[in-house]
Amino acid sequence: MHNTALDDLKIDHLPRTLREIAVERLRGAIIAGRFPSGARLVERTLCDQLGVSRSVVREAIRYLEAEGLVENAPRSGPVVATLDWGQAEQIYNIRLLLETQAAADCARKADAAAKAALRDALQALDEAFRASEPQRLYDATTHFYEVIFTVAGHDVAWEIVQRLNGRISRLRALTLASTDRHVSGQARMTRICEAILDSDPERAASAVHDHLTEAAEIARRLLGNDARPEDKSR
Amino acid sequence: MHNTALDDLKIDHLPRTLREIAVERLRGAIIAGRFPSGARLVERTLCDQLGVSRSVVREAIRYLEAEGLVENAPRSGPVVATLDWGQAEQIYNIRLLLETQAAADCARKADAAAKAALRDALQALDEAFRASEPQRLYDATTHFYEVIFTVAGHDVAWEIVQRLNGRISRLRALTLASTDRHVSGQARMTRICEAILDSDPERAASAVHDHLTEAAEIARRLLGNDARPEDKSR
DNA sequence: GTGCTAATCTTGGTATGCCATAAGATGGTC
DNA sequence: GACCATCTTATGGCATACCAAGATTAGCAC
Repeated sequence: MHNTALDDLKIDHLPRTLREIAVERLRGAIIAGRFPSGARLVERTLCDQLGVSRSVVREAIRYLEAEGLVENAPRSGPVVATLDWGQAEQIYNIRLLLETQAAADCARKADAAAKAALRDALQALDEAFRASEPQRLYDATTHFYEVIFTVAGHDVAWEIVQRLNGRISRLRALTLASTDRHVSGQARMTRICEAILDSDPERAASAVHDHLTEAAEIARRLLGNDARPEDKSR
Repeated sequence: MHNTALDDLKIDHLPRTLREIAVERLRGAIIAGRFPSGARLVERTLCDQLGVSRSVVREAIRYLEAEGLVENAPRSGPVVATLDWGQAEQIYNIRLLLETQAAADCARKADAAAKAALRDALQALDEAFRASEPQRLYDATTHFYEVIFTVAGHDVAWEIVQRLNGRISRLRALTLASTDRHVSGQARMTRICEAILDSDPERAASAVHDHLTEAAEIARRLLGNDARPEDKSR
Protein backbone atom coordinates (compact mmCIF):
# COMPACT_ATOMS: atom_id res chain seq x y z
CA MET A 1 0.00 0.00 0.00
CA HIS A 2 1.58 3.19 -1.19
CA ASN A 3 1.43 5.76 1.46
CA THR A 4 0.57 9.21 0.35
CA ALA A 5 2.69 12.07 1.52
CA LEU A 6 -0.04 12.85 3.99
CA ASP A 7 0.87 11.29 7.24
CA ASP A 8 4.45 10.27 6.77
CA LEU A 9 5.84 13.73 7.05
CA LYS A 10 6.37 13.45 10.74
CA ILE A 11 10.02 12.74 11.28
CA ASP A 12 9.01 12.90 14.85
CA HIS A 13 11.41 11.40 17.24
CA LEU A 14 9.53 8.47 18.58
CA PRO A 15 8.66 8.93 22.22
CA ARG A 16 12.01 10.02 23.43
CA THR A 17 11.70 11.19 26.94
CA LEU A 18 10.45 9.06 29.74
CA ARG A 19 7.80 11.65 30.36
CA GLU A 20 6.29 11.25 26.93
CA ILE A 21 6.29 7.51 27.30
CA ALA A 22 4.67 7.82 30.70
CA VAL A 23 1.97 10.10 29.30
CA GLU A 24 1.20 7.64 26.56
CA ARG A 25 1.14 4.67 28.85
CA LEU A 26 -1.07 6.37 31.37
CA ARG A 27 -3.40 7.72 28.74
CA GLY A 28 -3.56 4.31 27.15
CA ALA A 29 -4.29 2.65 30.45
CA ILE A 30 -7.03 5.13 31.29
CA ILE A 31 -8.59 4.95 27.86
CA ALA A 32 -8.41 1.19 27.86
CA GLY A 33 -10.22 1.22 31.16
CA ARG A 34 -7.42 -0.29 33.19
CA PHE A 35 -7.98 2.55 35.61
CA PRO A 36 -11.72 2.93 36.16
CA SER A 37 -13.36 6.31 36.39
CA GLY A 38 -12.76 7.93 39.72
CA ALA A 39 -9.85 5.68 40.55
CA ARG A 40 -7.14 7.40 42.49
CA LEU A 41 -3.82 7.78 40.77
CA VAL A 42 -1.34 7.41 43.56
CA GLU A 43 1.96 8.83 42.50
CA ARG A 44 4.27 6.42 44.22
CA THR A 45 2.28 3.44 43.04
CA LEU A 46 2.48 4.68 39.49
CA CYS A 47 6.22 5.13 39.94
CA ASP A 48 6.53 1.45 40.71
CA GLN A 49 4.21 0.41 37.91
CA LEU A 50 5.95 2.57 35.33
CA GLY A 51 9.43 2.23 36.72
CA VAL A 52 10.15 5.94 36.72
CA SER A 53 10.58 8.64 39.27
CA ARG A 54 7.89 10.78 40.80
CA SER A 55 8.91 13.81 38.79
CA VAL A 56 8.07 12.00 35.60
CA VAL A 57 4.80 10.69 36.94
CA ARG A 58 3.76 14.07 38.29
CA GLU A 59 4.49 15.88 35.05
CA ALA A 60 2.66 13.23 33.10
CA ILE A 61 -0.32 13.62 35.40
CA ARG A 62 -0.27 17.40 34.93
CA TYR A 63 -0.37 16.87 31.20
CA LEU A 64 -3.29 14.48 31.39
CA GLU A 65 -4.99 16.82 33.79
CA ALA A 66 -4.91 19.57 31.20
CA GLU A 67 -6.20 17.06 28.69
CA GLY A 68 -9.22 16.49 30.89
CA LEU A 69 -8.49 12.83 31.43
CA VAL A 70 -7.46 13.32 35.02
CA GLU A 71 -8.99 15.51 37.68
CA ASN A 72 -7.17 16.79 40.68
CA ALA A 73 -9.21 16.73 43.84
CA PRO A 74 -7.98 19.45 46.18
CA ARG A 75 -6.51 17.36 48.91
CA SER A 76 -6.82 13.78 47.86
CA GLY A 77 -4.73 13.91 44.73
CA PRO A 78 -5.39 13.05 41.13
CA VAL A 79 -8.19 10.72 40.09
CA VAL A 80 -9.35 9.48 36.72
CA ALA A 81 -11.94 11.92 35.42
CA THR A 82 -15.53 10.81 35.63
CA LEU A 83 -18.07 11.35 32.92
CA ASP A 84 -21.78 11.91 33.19
CA TRP A 85 -24.21 11.77 30.34
CA GLY A 86 -24.59 15.53 30.24
CA GLN A 87 -20.94 15.93 29.35
CA ALA A 88 -20.96 12.97 27.01
CA GLU A 89 -23.90 14.43 25.15
CA GLN A 90 -22.11 17.73 24.75
CA ILE A 91 -19.06 15.93 23.49
CA TYR A 92 -21.06 14.02 20.92
CA ASN A 93 -22.66 17.26 19.78
CA ILE A 94 -19.30 18.93 19.35
CA ARG A 95 -17.95 15.95 17.48
CA LEU A 96 -21.00 16.15 15.28
CA LEU A 97 -20.16 19.73 14.33
CA LEU A 98 -16.48 19.13 13.79
CA GLU A 99 -16.72 15.81 12.01
CA THR A 100 -19.47 16.73 9.60
CA GLN A 101 -17.53 19.82 8.66
CA ALA A 102 -14.33 17.83 8.27
CA ALA A 103 -16.01 15.20 6.12
CA ALA A 104 -17.49 17.86 3.88
CA ASP A 105 -14.18 19.68 3.48
CA CYS A 106 -12.45 16.37 2.96
CA ALA A 107 -14.86 15.55 0.15
CA ARG A 108 -14.15 18.94 -1.38
CA LYS A 109 -10.40 18.72 -1.18
CA ALA A 110 -9.61 15.06 -1.66
CA ASP A 111 -7.33 14.36 -4.59
CA ALA A 112 -6.41 10.97 -5.96
CA ALA A 113 -3.74 10.29 -3.37
CA ALA A 114 -6.02 11.28 -0.53
CA LYS A 115 -8.76 9.04 -1.84
CA ALA A 116 -6.34 6.14 -2.02
CA ALA A 117 -5.34 6.75 1.59
CA LEU A 118 -8.97 6.81 2.58
CA ARG A 119 -9.63 3.59 0.74
CA ASP A 120 -6.74 1.98 2.54
CA ALA A 121 -8.08 3.16 5.85
CA LEU A 122 -11.50 1.76 5.07
CA GLN A 123 -9.90 -1.49 4.03
CA ALA A 124 -8.10 -1.74 7.36
CA LEU A 125 -11.36 -0.91 9.09
CA ASP A 126 -13.12 -3.69 7.22
CA GLU A 127 -10.54 -6.18 8.27
CA ALA A 128 -10.75 -5.05 11.85
CA PHE A 129 -14.50 -5.41 11.75
CA ARG A 130 -14.16 -8.94 10.52
CA ALA A 131 -11.39 -9.82 12.91
CA SER A 132 -13.51 -8.73 15.87
CA GLU A 133 -10.51 -7.42 17.72
CA PRO A 134 -11.70 -4.47 19.77
CA GLN A 135 -8.37 -2.72 20.00
CA ARG A 136 -7.70 -3.03 16.31
CA LEU A 137 -11.17 -1.79 15.50
CA TYR A 138 -10.68 1.17 17.78
CA ASP A 139 -7.36 2.03 16.20
CA ALA A 140 -8.63 1.56 12.67
CA THR A 141 -11.62 3.79 13.34
CA THR A 142 -9.36 6.43 14.76
CA HIS A 143 -7.08 6.23 11.77
CA PHE A 144 -9.99 6.46 9.36
CA TYR A 145 -11.05 9.72 10.94
CA GLU A 146 -7.50 10.93 11.10
CA VAL A 147 -7.24 10.61 7.34
CA ILE A 148 -10.47 12.54 6.89
CA PHE A 149 -9.38 15.39 9.14
CA THR A 150 -5.90 15.48 7.66
CA VAL A 151 -7.15 15.61 4.10
CA ALA A 152 -9.62 18.31 5.09
CA GLY A 153 -6.73 20.27 6.53
CA HIS A 154 -8.37 20.39 9.94
CA ASP A 155 -5.40 19.67 12.17
CA VAL A 156 -6.66 21.73 15.04
CA ALA A 157 -10.10 20.19 14.97
CA TRP A 158 -8.55 16.74 14.88
CA GLU A 159 -6.56 17.56 17.95
CA ILE A 160 -9.75 18.60 19.71
CA VAL A 161 -11.65 15.54 18.59
CA GLN A 162 -8.90 13.26 19.77
CA ARG A 163 -8.94 14.88 23.15
CA LEU A 164 -12.69 14.63 23.37
CA ASN A 165 -12.50 11.02 22.32
CA GLY A 166 -10.15 10.37 25.18
CA ARG A 167 -12.77 11.61 27.56
CA ILE A 168 -15.48 9.37 26.18
CA SER A 169 -13.12 6.54 25.35
CA ARG A 170 -14.84 3.96 27.44
CA LEU A 171 -18.16 4.87 25.93
CA ARG A 172 -16.60 4.74 22.54
CA ALA A 173 -15.20 1.29 23.13
CA LEU A 174 -18.63 0.17 24.23
CA THR A 175 -20.40 1.60 21.21
CA LEU A 176 -17.86 0.08 18.90
CA ALA A 177 -18.33 -3.26 20.58
CA SER A 178 -22.07 -3.01 20.56
CA THR A 179 -23.58 -5.76 18.47
CA ASP A 180 -25.93 -3.70 16.36
CA ARG A 181 -22.97 -1.50 15.71
CA HIS A 182 -21.12 -4.39 14.19
CA VAL A 183 -23.59 -4.73 11.40
CA SER A 184 -24.35 -1.09 10.69
CA GLY A 185 -21.02 0.48 11.58
CA GLN A 186 -19.24 -0.99 8.63
CA ALA A 187 -22.00 0.04 6.26
CA ARG A 188 -22.01 3.60 7.57
CA MET A 189 -18.28 3.92 7.32
CA THR A 190 -18.46 2.69 3.77
CA ARG A 191 -21.13 5.27 3.03
CA ILE A 192 -18.93 8.04 4.41
CA CYS A 193 -16.03 6.81 2.35
CA GLU A 194 -18.05 6.56 -0.84
CA ALA A 195 -19.43 10.04 -0.49
CA ILE A 196 -15.93 11.41 -0.13
CA LEU A 197 -14.67 9.34 -3.05
CA ASP A 198 -17.50 10.83 -5.08
CA SER A 199 -16.46 14.30 -3.90
CA ASP A 200 -19.94 14.88 -2.56
CA PRO A 201 -19.64 17.10 0.54
CA GLU A 202 -23.33 17.08 1.46
CA ARG A 203 -23.63 13.34 1.35
CA ALA A 204 -20.39 12.94 3.29
CA ALA A 205 -21.60 15.28 6.00
CA SER A 206 -24.94 13.58 6.16
CA ALA A 207 -23.35 10.15 6.39
CA VAL A 208 -21.15 11.29 9.26
CA HIS A 209 -24.18 12.84 10.89
CA ASP A 210 -26.10 9.59 10.80
CA HIS A 211 -23.15 7.63 11.99
CA LEU A 212 -22.48 9.83 14.97
CA THR A 213 -26.10 10.24 15.90
CA GLU A 214 -26.36 6.50 16.10
CA ALA A 215 -23.21 6.25 18.17
CA ALA A 216 -24.51 8.89 20.55
CA GLU A 217 -27.80 7.06 20.85
CA ILE A 218 -26.06 3.81 21.71
CA ALA A 219 -23.89 5.62 24.22
CA ARG A 220 -26.92 7.23 25.78
CA ARG A 221 -28.57 3.89 26.25
CA LEU A 222 -25.44 2.39 27.72
CA LEU A 223 -24.86 5.25 30.10
CA GLY A 224 -28.53 5.60 30.88
CA ASN A 225 -29.11 1.96 31.61
CA ASP A 226 -26.60 1.37 34.32
CA ALA A 227 -27.04 4.68 36.01
CA ARG A 228 -23.74 4.40 37.79
CA PRO A 229 -21.35 3.39 35.06
CA GLU A 230 -18.33 2.85 37.21
CA ASP A 231 -17.42 2.29 40.74
CA LYS A 232 -15.33 4.91 42.45
CA SER A 233 -13.58 2.42 44.67
CA ARG A 234 -9.93 2.44 44.29
CA MET B 1 -32.52 19.16 49.99
CA HIS B 2 -31.46 22.44 48.48
CA ASN B 3 -28.71 20.94 46.54
CA THR B 4 -28.44 23.70 44.01
CA ALA B 5 -27.91 26.36 46.62
CA LEU B 6 -25.24 24.34 48.32
CA ASP B 7 -23.26 23.78 45.21
CA ASP B 8 -22.14 27.35 45.23
CA LEU B 9 -20.54 27.02 48.60
CA LYS B 10 -17.46 25.44 47.17
CA ILE B 11 -14.47 27.20 48.59
CA ASP B 12 -11.85 25.66 46.44
CA HIS B 13 -9.62 28.64 46.84
CA LEU B 14 -8.07 27.56 50.06
CA PRO B 15 -5.87 24.73 48.82
CA ARG B 16 -4.38 26.94 46.19
CA THR B 17 -1.15 25.32 45.25
CA LEU B 18 1.89 27.12 44.02
CA ARG B 19 1.55 25.18 40.83
CA GLU B 20 -1.89 26.58 40.10
CA ILE B 21 -0.68 30.08 40.72
CA ALA B 22 2.30 29.48 38.48
CA VAL B 23 0.06 28.18 35.70
CA GLU B 24 -2.17 31.23 35.92
CA ARG B 25 0.71 33.65 36.00
CA LEU B 26 2.45 32.05 33.08
CA ARG B 27 -0.69 31.74 31.04
CA GLY B 28 -1.56 35.34 31.79
CA ALA B 29 1.89 36.50 30.82
CA ILE B 30 1.80 34.58 27.55
CA ILE B 31 -1.70 35.72 26.64
CA ALA B 32 -0.87 39.28 27.53
CA GLY B 33 2.11 39.04 25.23
CA ARG B 34 4.73 39.53 27.89
CA PHE B 35 6.40 36.48 26.43
CA PRO B 36 6.37 36.84 22.67
CA SER B 37 5.67 33.93 20.37
CA GLY B 38 8.64 31.67 20.07
CA ALA B 39 10.29 33.04 23.17
CA ARG B 40 12.18 30.45 25.11
CA LEU B 41 10.88 29.60 28.54
CA VAL B 42 14.03 28.90 30.49
CA GLU B 43 13.17 26.97 33.58
CA ARG B 44 15.68 28.41 35.95
CA THR B 45 14.89 31.92 34.85
CA LEU B 46 11.20 31.33 35.46
CA CYS B 47 12.08 29.90 38.85
CA ASP B 48 13.68 33.18 39.76
CA GLN B 49 10.89 35.25 38.28
CA LEU B 50 8.16 33.28 39.99
CA GLY B 51 10.08 32.54 43.13
CA VAL B 52 9.38 28.83 43.09
CA SER B 53 11.31 25.66 42.48
CA ARG B 54 11.87 23.94 39.21
CA SER B 55 9.36 21.21 40.01
CA VAL B 56 6.59 23.77 40.12
CA VAL B 57 7.73 25.52 36.97
CA ARG B 58 8.14 22.30 35.07
CA GLU B 59 4.72 20.99 36.00
CA ALA B 60 3.16 24.30 35.08
CA ILE B 61 4.89 24.18 31.72
CA ARG B 62 3.64 20.65 31.13
CA TYR B 63 0.12 21.86 31.79
CA LEU B 64 0.43 24.78 29.40
CA GLU B 65 2.03 22.48 26.88
CA ALA B 66 -1.06 20.29 26.91
CA GLU B 67 -3.12 23.44 26.56
CA GLY B 68 -1.27 24.24 23.38
CA LEU B 69 0.12 27.49 24.65
CA VAL B 70 3.64 26.15 24.95
CA GLU B 71 5.57 23.92 22.61
CA ASN B 72 8.44 21.75 23.60
CA ALA B 73 11.26 21.71 21.11
CA PRO B 74 13.15 18.44 21.32
CA ARG B 75 16.39 19.66 22.77
CA SER B 76 16.10 23.34 23.24
CA GLY B 77 13.31 23.31 25.75
CA PRO B 78 9.88 24.85 25.91
CA VAL B 79 9.00 27.90 23.87
CA VAL B 80 5.84 29.95 23.58
CA ALA B 81 3.74 28.42 20.83
CA THR B 82 3.77 30.22 17.54
CA LEU B 83 0.75 30.74 15.39
CA ASP B 84 0.51 30.89 11.64
CA TRP B 85 -2.50 32.02 9.72
CA GLY B 86 -3.36 28.46 8.74
CA GLN B 87 -3.91 27.52 12.35
CA ALA B 88 -5.60 30.78 13.18
CA GLU B 89 -8.01 30.28 10.32
CA GLN B 90 -8.86 26.81 11.56
CA ILE B 91 -9.41 28.17 15.02
CA TYR B 92 -11.76 30.85 13.75
CA ASN B 93 -13.67 28.23 11.80
CA ILE B 94 -14.04 26.04 14.85
CA ARG B 95 -15.15 28.99 16.93
CA LEU B 96 -17.66 29.75 14.23
CA LEU B 97 -19.18 26.30 14.56
CA LEU B 98 -19.22 26.26 18.33
CA GLU B 99 -20.33 29.81 18.90
CA THR B 100 -23.16 29.88 16.40
CA GLN B 101 -24.46 26.67 17.88
CA ALA B 102 -24.13 28.05 21.39
CA ALA B 103 -25.89 31.28 20.49
CA ALA B 104 -28.74 29.38 18.89
CA ASP B 105 -29.15 27.05 21.87
CA CYS B 106 -28.84 30.00 24.19
CA ALA B 107 -31.66 31.75 22.36
CA ARG B 108 -33.74 28.60 22.69
CA LYS B 109 -33.11 28.04 26.35
CA ALA B 110 -32.78 31.52 27.81
CA ASP B 111 -35.27 32.23 30.56
CA ALA B 112 -35.86 35.58 32.22
CA ALA B 113 -32.90 35.27 34.58
CA ALA B 114 -30.59 34.29 31.77
CA LYS B 115 -31.73 37.20 29.68
CA ALA B 116 -31.08 39.55 32.55
CA ALA B 117 -27.58 38.18 32.94
CA LEU B 118 -27.01 38.64 29.24
CA ARG B 119 -28.25 42.19 29.38
CA ASP B 120 -25.87 42.90 32.22
CA ALA B 121 -23.01 41.44 30.27
CA LEU B 122 -23.84 43.57 27.27
CA GLN B 123 -24.07 46.59 29.51
CA ALA B 124 -20.59 45.93 30.87
CA LEU B 125 -19.39 45.44 27.32
CA ASP B 126 -20.86 48.76 26.29
CA GLU B 127 -19.09 50.51 29.09
CA ALA B 128 -15.84 48.83 28.23
CA PHE B 129 -16.25 49.89 24.62
CA ARG B 130 -16.72 53.46 25.70
CA ALA B 131 -13.93 53.39 28.23
CA SER B 132 -11.48 52.20 25.59
CA GLU B 133 -9.62 50.05 28.06
CA PRO B 134 -8.30 47.06 26.13
CA GLN B 135 -8.06 44.70 29.07
CA ARG B 136 -11.55 45.52 30.27
CA LEU B 137 -12.94 45.11 26.78
CA TYR B 138 -11.22 41.77 26.46
CA ASP B 139 -12.60 40.59 29.77
CA ALA B 140 -16.09 41.89 29.09
CA THR B 141 -16.18 40.20 25.71
CA THR B 142 -15.06 36.96 27.28
CA HIS B 143 -17.71 37.24 29.94
CA PHE B 144 -20.41 37.99 27.39
CA TYR B 145 -19.62 34.77 25.59
CA GLU B 146 -19.33 32.89 28.82
CA VAL B 147 -22.90 33.82 29.63
CA ILE B 148 -24.04 32.65 26.23
CA PHE B 149 -22.29 29.29 26.51
CA THR B 150 -23.40 28.77 30.08
CA VAL B 151 -27.02 29.53 29.33
CA ALA B 152 -26.84 27.22 26.34
CA GLY B 153 -25.51 24.52 28.64
CA HIS B 154 -22.38 24.11 26.55
CA ASP B 155 -19.76 23.85 29.27
CA VAL B 156 -17.49 21.60 27.30
CA ALA B 157 -17.61 23.77 24.21
CA TRP B 158 -16.87 26.81 26.33
CA GLU B 159 -13.82 25.08 27.71
CA ILE B 160 -12.64 24.41 24.18
CA VAL B 161 -13.33 27.94 23.01
CA GLN B 162 -11.43 29.38 25.93
CA ARG B 163 -8.46 27.22 25.14
CA LEU B 164 -8.58 28.17 21.49
CA ASN B 165 -8.88 31.80 22.46
CA GLY B 166 -5.72 31.45 24.46
CA ARG B 167 -3.91 30.37 21.36
CA ILE B 168 -5.11 33.31 19.31
CA SER B 169 -5.09 35.72 22.21
CA ARG B 170 -2.73 38.18 20.64
CA LEU B 171 -4.74 38.22 17.46
CA ARG B 172 -7.87 38.63 19.49
CA ALA B 173 -6.47 41.60 21.35
CA LEU B 174 -5.54 43.15 18.04
CA THR B 175 -8.95 42.62 16.47
CA LEU B 176 -10.67 44.02 19.53
CA ALA B 177 -8.40 47.03 19.41
CA SER B 178 -8.88 47.51 15.70
CA THR B 179 -10.55 50.81 14.98
CA ASP B 180 -13.24 49.65 12.58
CA ARG B 181 -13.99 47.05 15.18
CA HIS B 182 -14.72 49.73 17.66
CA VAL B 183 -17.63 51.02 15.68
CA SER B 184 -19.12 47.79 14.43
CA GLY B 185 -18.22 45.49 17.29
CA GLN B 186 -20.62 47.09 19.67
CA ALA B 187 -23.43 47.03 17.13
CA ARG B 188 -22.84 43.38 16.35
CA MET B 189 -22.76 42.40 19.98
CA THR B 190 -26.01 44.24 20.49
CA ARG B 191 -27.50 42.38 17.56
CA ILE B 192 -26.47 39.06 19.06
CA CYS B 193 -27.95 40.04 22.36
CA GLU B 194 -31.21 41.22 20.89
CA ALA B 195 -31.69 38.04 18.90
CA ILE B 196 -31.25 36.01 22.03
CA LEU B 197 -33.57 38.25 24.01
CA ASP B 198 -36.13 37.70 21.26
CA SER B 199 -35.53 33.95 21.54
CA ASP B 200 -34.68 33.84 17.86
CA PRO B 201 -32.07 31.11 17.36
CA GLU B 202 -31.54 31.65 13.66
CA ARG B 203 -30.95 35.36 13.99
CA ALA B 204 -28.66 34.80 16.96
CA ALA B 205 -26.60 32.30 15.03
CA SER B 206 -26.45 34.55 12.03
CA ALA B 207 -25.39 37.52 14.14
CA VAL B 208 -22.59 35.51 15.71
CA HIS B 209 -21.61 34.30 12.28
CA ASP B 210 -21.26 37.82 10.94
CA HIS B 211 -19.42 38.96 14.01
CA LEU B 212 -16.87 36.17 13.89
CA THR B 213 -16.41 36.32 10.16
CA GLU B 214 -15.52 39.95 10.51
CA ALA B 215 -13.14 39.22 13.35
CA ALA B 216 -11.47 36.52 11.30
CA GLU B 217 -11.15 38.89 8.37
CA ILE B 218 -9.50 41.54 10.50
CA ALA B 219 -7.19 38.92 11.95
CA ARG B 220 -6.29 37.69 8.50
CA ARG B 221 -5.38 41.17 7.39
CA LEU B 222 -3.32 41.76 10.50
CA LEU B 223 -1.49 38.47 10.22
CA GLY B 224 -1.25 38.71 6.47
CA ASN B 225 0.20 42.18 6.41
CA ASP B 226 3.31 41.55 8.40
CA ALA B 227 3.88 38.14 6.99
CA ARG B 228 6.11 37.03 9.79
CA PRO B 229 4.48 38.45 12.87
CA GLU B 230 7.07 37.27 15.28
CA ASP B 231 10.62 36.20 15.26
CA LYS B 232 11.60 32.74 16.33
CA SER B 233 15.02 33.88 17.44
CA ARG B 234 16.70 31.34 19.55
C1' DG C 1 46.11 32.93 10.85
C1' DT C 2 43.19 28.87 10.67
C1' DG C 3 41.22 24.78 12.11
C1' DC C 4 40.49 21.35 15.47
C1' DT C 5 39.91 19.77 20.15
C1' DA C 6 38.79 20.04 24.77
C1' DA C 7 36.90 22.23 28.74
C1' DT C 8 33.20 24.63 30.55
C1' DC C 9 28.78 26.32 30.77
C1' DT C 10 24.02 26.18 29.93
C1' DT C 11 19.93 23.65 30.00
C1' DG C 12 16.89 20.01 30.38
C1' DG C 13 15.94 15.24 32.39
C1' DT C 14 15.78 12.33 36.36
C1' DA C 15 15.94 10.92 41.13
C1' DT C 16 15.48 11.69 45.91
C1' DG C 17 14.45 13.85 50.24
C1' DC C 18 11.87 16.64 53.39
C1' DC C 19 7.58 18.64 55.11
C1' DA C 20 2.57 19.35 55.83
C1' DT C 21 -1.77 17.26 56.09
C1' DA C 22 -5.53 14.06 56.13
C1' DA C 23 -7.27 9.67 57.23
C1' DG C 24 -7.06 5.63 59.82
C1' DA C 25 -5.53 2.99 63.95
C1' DT C 26 -4.80 2.63 68.76
C1' DG C 27 -5.40 3.28 73.35
C1' DG C 28 -7.25 5.55 77.34
C1' DT C 29 -11.11 7.36 79.97
C1' DC C 30 -15.78 7.76 81.46
C1' DG D 1 -18.89 -0.62 75.74
C1' DA D 2 -18.59 3.88 73.54
C1' DC D 3 -16.35 8.05 72.57
C1' DC D 4 -12.52 11.05 72.21
C1' DA D 5 -7.62 12.16 71.85
C1' DT D 6 -3.36 11.11 70.00
C1' DC D 7 -0.16 8.71 67.19
C1' DT D 8 1.05 6.68 62.85
C1' DT D 9 1.09 6.27 58.19
C1' DA D 10 0.01 7.24 53.58
C1' DT D 11 0.18 10.76 50.24
C1' DG D 12 0.87 14.90 47.84
C1' DG D 13 3.48 19.48 47.48
C1' DC D 14 7.77 21.43 47.09
C1' DA D 15 12.76 21.81 46.88
C1' DT D 16 17.23 20.27 45.64
C1' DA D 17 20.95 17.40 43.92
C1' DC D 18 22.91 14.91 40.22
C1' DC D 19 23.57 13.64 35.40
C1' DA D 20 23.67 13.84 30.28
C1' DA D 21 23.81 16.32 26.11
C1' DG D 22 24.44 20.39 23.22
C1' DA D 23 26.62 24.89 22.51
C1' DT D 24 30.24 28.03 23.11
C1' DT D 25 34.75 29.47 23.78
C1' DA D 26 39.51 29.16 24.59
C1' DG D 27 43.78 27.20 23.62
C1' DC D 28 46.95 24.59 21.01
C1' DA D 29 48.97 22.68 16.86
C1' DC D 30 50.03 23.27 12.17
